[in-house]
Amino acid sequence: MAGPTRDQKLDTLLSAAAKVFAERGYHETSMRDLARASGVSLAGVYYYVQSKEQLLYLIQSRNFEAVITTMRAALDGVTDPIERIGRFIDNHLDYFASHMAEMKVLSHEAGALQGDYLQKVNDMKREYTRALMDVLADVERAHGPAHSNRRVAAYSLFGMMNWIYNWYDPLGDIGVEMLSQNVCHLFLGGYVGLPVSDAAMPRSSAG
Amino acid sequence: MAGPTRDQKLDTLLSAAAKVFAERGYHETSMRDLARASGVSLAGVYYYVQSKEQLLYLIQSRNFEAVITTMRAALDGVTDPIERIGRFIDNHLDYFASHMAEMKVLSHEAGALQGDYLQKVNDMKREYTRALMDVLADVERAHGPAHSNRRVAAYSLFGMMNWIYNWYDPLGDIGVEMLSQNVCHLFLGGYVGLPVSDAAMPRSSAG
DNA sequence: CGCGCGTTCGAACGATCGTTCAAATGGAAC
DNA sequence: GTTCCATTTGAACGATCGTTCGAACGCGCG
Repeated sequence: MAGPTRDQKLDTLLSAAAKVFAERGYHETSMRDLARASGVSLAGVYYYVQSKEQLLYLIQSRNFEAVITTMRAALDGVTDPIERIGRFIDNHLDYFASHMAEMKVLSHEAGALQGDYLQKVNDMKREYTRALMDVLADVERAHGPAHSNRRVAAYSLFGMMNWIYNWYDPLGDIGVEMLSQNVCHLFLGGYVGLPVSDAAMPRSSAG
Repeated sequence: MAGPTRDQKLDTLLSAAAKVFAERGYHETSMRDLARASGVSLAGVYYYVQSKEQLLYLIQSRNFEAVITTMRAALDGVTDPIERIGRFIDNHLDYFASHMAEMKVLSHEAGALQGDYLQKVNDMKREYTRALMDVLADVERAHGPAHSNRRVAAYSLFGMMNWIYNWYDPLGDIGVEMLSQNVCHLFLGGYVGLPVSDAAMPRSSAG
């Protein structure tokens, strides 16, 4: 019968805020909007949070932390580089699809933080990017030089995965499993899956 | 000796506004910021533009129009589906890299417009997406069923290409040609370029 | 010079923003 | 019943927002 604890109420606030931020955007959303969405008064919000920016920071850092943690667990013990990539993609899309609002806020409001908040989130970003780059290096060690610059490949994969908040509906006719499978195949084997002759590439045919 | 015409001054204003919007974000930027950046008074901005939202709309629609126009020209007369894809990617990244600020505003501030402005930009988005989907259909007709759902593939490609405003520096050590080549190879042939056994995919190995 | 007109400006409008604070509330402990 | 403390609130603060408007400017033309 015990009422919700303080941390639980903060979580509720963060969850409601993530939804509103995802819909309206961080800067378009007022603290009064958040108060209305979470069912407390305007001043009540400030009992749980020091500022609007800290609220955004908590949404971003907590979810990023969770993504990194589950990613490390998903890769733990897996030695095959190709499967490690698959696990990385799978973990990212799984978490994204089941936390759409929070992950849209993390992806789309990256530039809204400043100072220490920004630096801490950027540190996580560096750590996460480094993890992917390391896996890509493993792949190249096992399968020889890749078809693409490693940095371009890494950021292209992040682009594929993070862009989904612009179009993907977890409740639509494309399940998360299918989405993850498709992105894995796309990144690893490409769309056509056949060796692409350099002569067909526009840059070389135009030069 | 003739001074700049009215349209030229509007272009200058739009260009300055795109830079500020790209750096600070649309909603964080005030009309006073734009006035300062374009060297006119606050009221002077309203002589060329009816509202802040129309200013954003003009940036988005003009550049989207340009991308679509150059895309149609780049694909004109090219019959090989693979090369059509290459041209599509090449055109997109070329324009993106040479209009970074404007294209970041187009990609990142998609949800900032409302009403008629939003609808018109969404119409262009539908047209552009349709063009890519048609090319993908051609590819599948020529090379058989693809490795990935067509819609997932299309939006993944858009994700790869539009995400670059988060990391790519046109003046860095990765040239636009290399970027375009890499994205082409990634999308068409994948990162490793080898046939990926389904057993290595996490979804099927975990089930 | 003076008239007209496209252009620019300073000043102000009401609205809304993030944040603060003293006061009110409510239930557990004595 | 009274004290205590965590929680919640209404009201207000100064700042900044997008937008408007009448006046001033600059310059070619009579």
